[in-house]
Amino acid sequence: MANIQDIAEHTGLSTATISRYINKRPYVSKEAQLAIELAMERLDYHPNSAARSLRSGKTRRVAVILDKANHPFYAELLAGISDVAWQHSYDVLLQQSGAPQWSPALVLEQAAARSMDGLIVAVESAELTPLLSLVGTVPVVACDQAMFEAGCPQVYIDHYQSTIEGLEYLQAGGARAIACVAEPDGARGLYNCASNRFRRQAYRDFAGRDRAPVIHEVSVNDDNAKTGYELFGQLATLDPRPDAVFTGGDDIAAGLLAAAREADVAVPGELAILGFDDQPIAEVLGISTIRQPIRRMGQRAAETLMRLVAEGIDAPVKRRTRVKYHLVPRTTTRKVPTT
Amino acid sequence: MANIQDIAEHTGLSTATISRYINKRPYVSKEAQLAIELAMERLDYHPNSAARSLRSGKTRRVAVILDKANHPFYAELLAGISDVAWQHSYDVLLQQSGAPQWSPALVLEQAAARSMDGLIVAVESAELTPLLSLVGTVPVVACDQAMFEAGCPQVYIDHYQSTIEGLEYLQAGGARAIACVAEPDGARGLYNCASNRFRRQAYRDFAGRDRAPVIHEVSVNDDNAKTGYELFGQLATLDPRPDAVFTGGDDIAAGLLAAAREADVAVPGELAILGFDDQPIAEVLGISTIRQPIRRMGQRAAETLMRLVAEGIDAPVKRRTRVKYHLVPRTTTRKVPTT
DNA sequence: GCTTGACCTGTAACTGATTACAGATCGTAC
DNA sequence: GTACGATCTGTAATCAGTTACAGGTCAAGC
Repeated sequence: MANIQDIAEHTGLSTATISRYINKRPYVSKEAQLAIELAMERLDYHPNSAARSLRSGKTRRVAVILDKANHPFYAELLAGISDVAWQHSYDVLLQQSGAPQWSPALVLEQAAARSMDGLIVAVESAELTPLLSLVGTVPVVACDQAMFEAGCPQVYIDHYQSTIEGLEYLQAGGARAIACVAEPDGARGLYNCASNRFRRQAYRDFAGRDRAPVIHEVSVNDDNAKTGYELFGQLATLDPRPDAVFTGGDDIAAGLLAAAREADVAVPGELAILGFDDQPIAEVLGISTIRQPIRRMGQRAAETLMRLVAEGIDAPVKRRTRVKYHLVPRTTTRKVPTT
Repeated sequence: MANIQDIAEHTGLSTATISRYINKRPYVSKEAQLAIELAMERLDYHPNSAARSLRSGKTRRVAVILDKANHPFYAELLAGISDVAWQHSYDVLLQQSGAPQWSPALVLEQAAARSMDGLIVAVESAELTPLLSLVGTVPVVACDQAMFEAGCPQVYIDHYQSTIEGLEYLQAGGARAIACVAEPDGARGLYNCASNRFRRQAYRDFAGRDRAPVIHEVSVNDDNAKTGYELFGQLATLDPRPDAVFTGGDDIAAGLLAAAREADVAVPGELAILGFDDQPIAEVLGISTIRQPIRRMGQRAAETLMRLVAEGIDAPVKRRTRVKYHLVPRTTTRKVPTT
């Protein structure tokens, strides 16, 4: 592997001049430029990235921590983040907090070791409290109300309001008992699982309203179509039996819908189903849902992070970027009489 | 930021001893160990990763290039790769070749700059020829028949055989005209889009058989549920009208199924649908499909790469890891009379 | 008493790039 | 003629680790 020294020798110039050329700094003569260009070509020279980051203290790398890359929500978010990072010539380091032995300590270690210039956190199901110590030290941006109280810039939709709106919509459609999907209580930390927490709060506040439908909170362990399919069985055990489900995810909605069809339960007649996210599957199956611009959320988060990285951790970036959601009525919910 | 020098001073030892301790090398006395441990704690010391990789030439990082992180196949593959990389304390650098301005030159640059120790390529829709120069220089593992002719270790299922088997199965179920989804011809390179190429070959060879059903090759631009939904319209334009579809993907199958239902076309009676991958949605919707152990493919690829990285590029690893696929009959294909 | 080897530690060179500083040249202005 | 600034280049320190090598201590073995 050729290094800058080799280029210096080959051209008869010094490493300083080569470096100036590489970094597009002024004061390199035309002849020098040509000679360097030629030598770089000939020796197939490429500046060593470790050496550069050692000297400069910058890595041109950002880490993304998400629950699991194979969940459509996170996959889409990741795609958005990657879009923007790419535009800024930054690399994306991926970590799955859902991995068996993942621990926040790893991230702290990496941050301290300067393996990355910044961090995007989009985690729902892991203990993140240790990461709070990073906020204020390293550029951190959180997605989707993870670490919501931490004070780092946040890109999210309002899960409380969107849930309330979804429930109101189901009620307006005539629902008398709504099953609301939540994640099980567990040994969870203070700052994680925020969207679940906000939703739960919404369930309860909504249940406390005058003439509110019955609200059942139903726990599920995972978040995919199979979960939804299995959820259908649980519904029968609830009293009064739900005539609507707030699934919190399109995959669950899709599974539930399939199970309902198999069981000859009319949707939305006997059972209204409301998804969340508006993934392609929702459109195709005609699932009513609440649309979240996930990819854009990822992009926004990355844009914010890029600013923090470029302008310093105290750059005046938007602390809270609330992204809009939209209720998308389709065929799995009952028509709401227009007033 | 504390550095190794600070620890040396704080403990009265030399940097060499500190380094030995950090790297768990022998010949560090108990007292020294305790002192170092204490000092590291007190000064919140973490070895700088750039300096380490500069000196050692290793980055503990591998790059993954895939079309788009938000496609279920790639997302799952990525999750599998990430699993294994994590176990080996390696980081995963993500690149989406589907990004607007992505180019293989970027990868070459990174490889030359030693930003990573190795590379996993899982790309269907981008020109990869330039990457061939890496094979033999940097550890490279390819997934799913990308760069199939390149000679780097490969983890894949046999798309030719699986396609043939799928078509035979549809034929056995009575299909007389099969629509086969393919990607459009375009300005594509020699080594990419391999699975599509193998499938195409299978379509043609199958069509050439005695008493074969009519085979229509249908081009689609994308690979999601919506694509499948729209595909349904195309079917009517084909003559003879297909009574079976080899979709090549569960998402497409799901969309197609939804469209067929809406149009009151009986599945599988009037139209048999065969998916590919066996994603959760396929199980839930009862879509017959060909199962691919995607996550395991990712894991295998990463394991192979880890060996190449650890043992050197000429390590005797399996060149071709063919992973098994399984036809999973469900409700969208016609029963095959057992002989 | 001497050799041997295990154990422990430090010195200093080295990885590859960046950059502050200084020195050189040249043209222009006064 | 000289003062000035712009342009170009090189020297050497620096970033934060790793490691070859040498040197020291100490106990065991002969």
